[in-house]
Amino acid sequence: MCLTTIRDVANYLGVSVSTVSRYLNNHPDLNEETRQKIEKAIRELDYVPNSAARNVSRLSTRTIGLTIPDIQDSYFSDNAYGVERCMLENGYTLIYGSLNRSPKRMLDFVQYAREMRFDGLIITPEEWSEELLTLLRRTEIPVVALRRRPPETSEIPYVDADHYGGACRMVEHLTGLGHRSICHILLNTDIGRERMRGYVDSMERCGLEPRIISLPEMPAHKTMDAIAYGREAMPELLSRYPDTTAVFASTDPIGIGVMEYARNHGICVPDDLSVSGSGDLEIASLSWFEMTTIAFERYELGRRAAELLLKMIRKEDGRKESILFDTHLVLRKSTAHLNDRKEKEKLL
Amino acid sequence: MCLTTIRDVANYLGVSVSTVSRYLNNHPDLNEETRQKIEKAIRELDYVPNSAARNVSRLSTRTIGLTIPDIQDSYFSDNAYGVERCMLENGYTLIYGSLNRSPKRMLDFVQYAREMRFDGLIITPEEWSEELLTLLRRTEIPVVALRRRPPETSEIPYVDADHYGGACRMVEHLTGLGHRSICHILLNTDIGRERMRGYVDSMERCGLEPRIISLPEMPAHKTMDAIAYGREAMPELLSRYPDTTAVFASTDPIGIGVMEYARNHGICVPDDLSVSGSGDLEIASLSWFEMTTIAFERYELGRRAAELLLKMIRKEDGRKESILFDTHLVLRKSTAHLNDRKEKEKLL
DNA sequence: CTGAAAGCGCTTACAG
DNA sequence: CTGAAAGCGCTTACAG
Repeated sequence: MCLTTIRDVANYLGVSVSTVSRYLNNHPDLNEETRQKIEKAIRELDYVPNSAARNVSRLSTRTIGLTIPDIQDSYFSDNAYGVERCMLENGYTLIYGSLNRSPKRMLDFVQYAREMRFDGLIITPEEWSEELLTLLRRTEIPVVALRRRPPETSEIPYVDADHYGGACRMVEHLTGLGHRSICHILLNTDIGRERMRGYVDSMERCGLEPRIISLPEMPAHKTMDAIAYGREAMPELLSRYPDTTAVFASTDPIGIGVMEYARNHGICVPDDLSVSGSGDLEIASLSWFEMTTIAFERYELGRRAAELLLKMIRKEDGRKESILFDTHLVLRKSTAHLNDRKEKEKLL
Repeated sequence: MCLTTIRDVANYLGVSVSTVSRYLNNHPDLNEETRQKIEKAIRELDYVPNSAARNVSRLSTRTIGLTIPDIQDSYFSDNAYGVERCMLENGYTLIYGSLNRSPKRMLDFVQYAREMRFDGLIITPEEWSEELLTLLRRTEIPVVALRRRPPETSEIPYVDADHYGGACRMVEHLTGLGHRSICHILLNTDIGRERMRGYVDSMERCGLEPRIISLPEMPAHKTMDAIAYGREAMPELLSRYPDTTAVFASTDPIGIGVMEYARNHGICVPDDLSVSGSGDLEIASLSWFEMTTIAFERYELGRRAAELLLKMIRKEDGRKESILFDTHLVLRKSTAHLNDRKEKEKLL
């Protein structure tokens, strides 16, 4: 396993190691003829530069790390793709760290990034523990949070969608359709609570009573869990608020769970019940669901996070401001005007 | 950005660099008292060992690379998780390379792995181009193919599911239900063709005529594309083989596309038409689909690939044999006995 | 445009 | 159990 080194290439050609190194680094001071000789020799000897060795000598590794909340969850993939494209375009290598929702893994990855001397880090911690914040504070590597919002004291900038505003939009949409008994199924995470805030504020602004259902014991991260969560939330929802005419679910899969319950119980969507979600997952667009939802540019979100990080690495202007992405409503068939039948029933 | 080095730690304590290095490498020859002093100093100085520097001095990086066919595709995630768990347990770091179905990216990642001096590589190339094969032949790093089968001449071992056998099982299942007009929708990839072989052989064994539909122009990798592929295949399928009573789709999403077509055209599944897929994706289990499909242990598949690679790295016994995973049938509601009504129609 | 030399931060025999 | 020294494969001023 003793590979060809830069010295072998130099000896082979009778030039100095420095000269070959110049070739490797695209140094302008290099005779065209020499360049070609070296190129040929490298091909002939099948020389592969040793990255580790380069990195000890250089200041930068031109590598950045990106954590993935859960590799089993496709939701994050568009974000990741945006980051990846931007990093590639700028000559950086992207290293993924799979978290699988484990806080310990997050800590490990940050430590790994420090040992590897990554140039930057884009992270998606499930929670902002004291331990993580301390570690991050000690970390000399620029850090950006993606789709997670750090405590304000941390000085870590973030890039996220405006979930609050999105939820407001959804409530406006539903009230615009005439609904007044609108129930929200909460996902108890930072993002979920942000949506809930938007829902509550918006409802109150309309003079409506917020109605929130939550099953704190049930997992709702993975798609199938979330669908089950939505399905299981329905009995409680209907018993506590039997006059509900619209359900705004915190995520699309939860909304699909609601639809599943409806289907199993002869409740017609959207005639009897309007159902909406948030996130605009592919699955929500299937013709079986046609779910109205809240969307934002996931790819762009990732790209902006990457751009922000690059700015920080290059130390361009001091201000590292967080970015909040605007959301928009995706209108589909799962929400509809409060129909007269329902209206009359309520009056009885 | 001048970080603490091993020398700083040594100077701080008045010991030699070698001693600190021994601590870092858990060397047995180290006074317990010294060990504790060093531990304390490292914490106080917040010393983070430089991986790149360690790797130049050592022979091994204890890092292995795993390619991901498409980060937007959740299908592969269970495999990846199996690999990850095994590598973690064995003290290896796993680096993901996202391919996004690009052959160029595959080439780049292998080159990257060589430059980084990874200890091993698990790859999932979309195609085995001459260029890739040549590169791989030159690569000194042990390589295992996961869910892809290299040409036999390449000597690269692989770990894959027995798609051929799985397809046979499915045909047996359908014929067992009385179906004789069974159509297959082909996905034109290595895996898809393997399934088709099983279908064809199995049909012929039963004295039945194989009926294959394929839309070579249409993409069918990503979930939504595959669903559209299945949907679009139906008109041709029904016009060429109007007496079809069962459709065996190459993948679950294609099967869902078939179901979508059926739903839009008043064809009742499974009463009028049995539909089955392959892969056992989560989505196939939703109560809207309840699709009969072929499954295999995806997590285990990844784990076994990792174990095989580890063996190769450790040079345990010479033989590096490929592994073919057994599949099993997942019976759900989308396939049913050929009913009498259909039978009678056929006789007319 | 090119080379000799020092240095990057670590590990690893070799002495003691 | 510990230290001094050589070496890992590269880069980067410094000369010329």
